[in-house]
Amino acid sequence: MPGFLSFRETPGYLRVMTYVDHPVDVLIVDGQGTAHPRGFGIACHIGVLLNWPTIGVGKSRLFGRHETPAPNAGQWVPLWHPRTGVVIGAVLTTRPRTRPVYVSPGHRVSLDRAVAIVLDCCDGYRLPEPQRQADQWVRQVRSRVPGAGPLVPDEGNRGG
DNA sequence: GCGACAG
DNA sequence: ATCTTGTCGC
Repeated sequence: MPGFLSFRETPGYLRVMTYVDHPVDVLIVDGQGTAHPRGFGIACHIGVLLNWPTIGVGKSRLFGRHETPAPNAGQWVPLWHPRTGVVIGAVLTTRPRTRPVYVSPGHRVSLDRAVAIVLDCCDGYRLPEPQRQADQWVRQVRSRVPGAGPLVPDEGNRGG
């Protein structure tokens, strides 16, 4: 259900975090933060539950209106709430001539700092390195596990 | 009623 | 999210 992604994927994130045994400054979450119909996407959800700084980086748009950002790395335009006009995130070009990513505060991080951090984490690719490697790793593992797919509570993990 | 819809 | 052929630009 659009807008309720966090209820499906947050359990997985929390479980993975129990295995992390090194310092974490801030978490980059694959999805929206405040750029959400109710102002509370999965990045906010996880940040509050862990009481830890989080940034939401969506690979596509869920909510909000915006102009097209210049196709140069580092350029961004505000993502506005369609009715109130409040800025809820940033549409950021992280790699030249590549579609932008949707950055928004998750928890305890301002939008400006979120954009700066995401840019600092980008190393020539569209996604910030932590997210890029996680995406790549998961994709590869899934391709080697029969029947693996996204986590769906109702149907169990099915080996995924 | 129609279009939109994170992963 | 996943899959697949073809194409574009660096």
